[in-house]
Amino acid sequence: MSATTYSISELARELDITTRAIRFYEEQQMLCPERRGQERIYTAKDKVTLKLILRGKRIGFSLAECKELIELYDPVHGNHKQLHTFMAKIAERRAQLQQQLLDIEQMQLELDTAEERCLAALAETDKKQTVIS
Amino acid sequence: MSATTYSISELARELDITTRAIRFYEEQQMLCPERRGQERIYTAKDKVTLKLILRGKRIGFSLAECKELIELYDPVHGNHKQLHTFMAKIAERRAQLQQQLLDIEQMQLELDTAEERCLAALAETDKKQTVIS
DNA sequence: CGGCAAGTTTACGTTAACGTAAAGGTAAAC
DNA sequence: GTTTACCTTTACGTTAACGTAAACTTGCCG
Repeated sequence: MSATTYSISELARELDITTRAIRFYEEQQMLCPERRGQERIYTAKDKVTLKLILRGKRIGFSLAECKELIELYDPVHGNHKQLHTFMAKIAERRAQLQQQLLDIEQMQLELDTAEERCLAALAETDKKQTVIS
Repeated sequence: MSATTYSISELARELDITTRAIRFYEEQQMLCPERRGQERIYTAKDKVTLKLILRGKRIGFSLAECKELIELYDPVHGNHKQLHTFMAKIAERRAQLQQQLLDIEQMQLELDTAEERCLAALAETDKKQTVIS
């Protein structure tokens, strides 16, 4: 059962973030790696957590929001009321993601028209070039 | 041709942001409303720009990035090289949006499993409740 | 033994995106 | 004619998410 572990700089390299960031996430209680003396030892689970954080950030979640997501992912330990709170948060997140999907769709459409305008403008300058040459 | 215009607080109410934010966006050169004396007068185009900003923010773009998007949306005035730069930026954005779609998909899956775990835990506590009662 | 590479803590610095007064101008309403 | 409801500018304050520097320990290499 000797699981694979990572040092902080290994994780940093692999996930392309700084060690400072990793320590910061720990400071924010999003991680809690084991220690060998002073040294932090990270497990595969820690890596998953970090990936969750990074993915959350990519879609514009704050670290506080990412932390909530991590808590959702954690083994459920709460009572009845806690669970309902969690479910509500999940529903909230779902709605937010739906909105983001719509927003991204719209953005893509706008990029389409922006690109078209660019292409049209290029065609124009090309025409002039042809006439000149 | 008397177009509909808006005061700053009208826009603020309608878009659910503060007037401070709107002025800030202008300070960042993302807006440039006409004036009647000191007063800012906003047009429909300004409103579109603001909506673009808000949508950008919802999917986690920085204001700087939103500004770029607005410039993409602007009437193309640049030269050949400018246009290619724009096209490159558009491609970049597209890639970013694609990544976000993947991220959101993953998030949704994780919310699924999180919800399942919640439901399972609820079922457990319900069972205990039934036994007790 | 000297030195470097990688780890640690502590602490101040920085940028973005506004919030929050303060101090005042204008115009309609009472 | 003054209160009310807007609008304005100027400017300092705030939070998030790290960056960066200093000062120190630990283990291995030549």
